[in-house]
Amino acid sequence: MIKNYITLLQSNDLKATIQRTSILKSIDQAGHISVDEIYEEVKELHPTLSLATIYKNITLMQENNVIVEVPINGQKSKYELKKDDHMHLICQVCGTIQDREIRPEAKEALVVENFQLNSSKINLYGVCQSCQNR
Amino acid sequence: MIKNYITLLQSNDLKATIQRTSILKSIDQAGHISVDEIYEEVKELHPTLSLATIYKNITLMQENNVIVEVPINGQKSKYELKKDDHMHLICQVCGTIQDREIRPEAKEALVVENFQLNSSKINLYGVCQSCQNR
DNA sequence: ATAATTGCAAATTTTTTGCAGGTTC
DNA sequence: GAACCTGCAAAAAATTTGCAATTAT
Repeated sequence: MIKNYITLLQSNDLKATIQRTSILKSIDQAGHISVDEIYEEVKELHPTLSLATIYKNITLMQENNVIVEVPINGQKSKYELKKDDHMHLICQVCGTIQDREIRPEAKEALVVENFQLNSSKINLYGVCQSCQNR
Repeated sequence: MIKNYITLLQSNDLKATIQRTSILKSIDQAGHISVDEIYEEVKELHPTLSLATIYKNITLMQENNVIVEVPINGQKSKYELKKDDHMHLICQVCGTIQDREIRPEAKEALVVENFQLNSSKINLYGVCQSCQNR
């Protein structure tokens, strides 16, 4: 969990408005969260914050490398703070998403001839531990 | 490229309508294709085929394991025929998607403790060979 | 013959846009 | 003070639904 959303925004050329810090906080706390879920959360504290503002800022923050889209099979995309390379474990029972390091061996084994790789998106779908124990 | 969409449908408990075989053919030929693109293609031959029918069938064919959604950052989802495990090379310049085998070493290196893995979705974003040569 | 499927139009949901007033730096 | 942001309402785009007519098996 990050503390300083103001600095995060400003160091990426975005003005630090209350709306933006609230959205970032919501994303950071949840880990991975959709537009609707952000709206539900954020409107507790800021009832006037509009969905349009969330959409505009989601786009802007992606362009400015503050957040990243996480598209998921069968669901609306979620968003996360930009962070180091990692993969997602997506539980098909409870829907939670966990981050995991991508082991160096995996990165090596994914290298492809004749393709200039920029980023790897790895999502593993299955059943998380707590859902297995039920 | 598959020849027999009728058998494919019937062996998955779906009636073989012209609409469905047309949609499947369009997906198969394109490799990866969005709902809109399917609509554009299919309406050449079947001008009355409606978007509603495409949506209904995309859902149905996913449920019956005939096709698979491919969610992509910053774009509408595409769909592909269900096939053996593979990963996607997504060109950020021209947008094309290529299939590639996932090497066994990569599969091993992706195994995670305490997670019952059902399927791995791997998308590599970068620049394809022909876009590098320009 | 039966149950399922289609196409249309309408409804719903999701996302985008324009602009007046307010805010950040 | 200038440039940028927000919130609203309205528009546009995407997806779903209900139902009468048609089609697959």
